[in-house]
Amino acid sequence: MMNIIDITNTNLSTEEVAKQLLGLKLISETPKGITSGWIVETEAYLGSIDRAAHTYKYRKTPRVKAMYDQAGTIYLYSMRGHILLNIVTKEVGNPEAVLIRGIQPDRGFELMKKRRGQKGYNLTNGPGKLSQAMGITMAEYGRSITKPPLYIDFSIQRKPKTILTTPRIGIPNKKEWTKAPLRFIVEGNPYVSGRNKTIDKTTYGWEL
DNA sequence: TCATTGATGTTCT
DNA sequence: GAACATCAATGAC
Repeated sequence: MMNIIDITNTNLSTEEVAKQLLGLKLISETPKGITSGWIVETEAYLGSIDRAAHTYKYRKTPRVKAMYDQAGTIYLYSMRGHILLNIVTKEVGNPEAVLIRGIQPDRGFELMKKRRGQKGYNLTNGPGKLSQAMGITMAEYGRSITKPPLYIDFSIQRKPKTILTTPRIGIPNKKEWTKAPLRFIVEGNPYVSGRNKTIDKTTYGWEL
């Protein structure tokens, strides 16, 4: 039985937070409408010791300021014209976070299609894709993930049948951190990023 | 000031 | 499976 996480509890490891965010609902309220979706893919970034993290060796640049804030803070990162959504997991001054990489649409499917100009699984099966689908902008940088307009509903959670652990995506040349098992996915869910994946067409990987 | 480089995505073949 | 479109933070100079 998976317990619903308290995002402000900094005693949990970032890997544990990443796992426990699976099955929770991410919600975005904008003037154009509300979109939401179940989190199906996450990655952990372990701050000062993690070569692949922006805060490796406690690096402090203007961009990563929010990473040093309290657990539950939204850290947004703009890259190649896309925005990537992260949630800070540890106490002030300890820059670890979880990257949300995929959601299964729940509400606002038509708005997502309009914003993306795509359809099907391509709507939200990637960190940049889901940001575009949900209308996430840098305006939410540094805000809390517990309150609108961009927030997680911590009152209900779907249970994955199996959580699969894999290396993270898109981080070559980071020595042992390239292959570190820090990516967590709902096995069988089609909104997980990447091409070669197994799809459970009857349950999408959820318990009934 | 400027070249480099990605926690990406789309569009080809 | 591979090429490329794209852009701003970063760090070297």
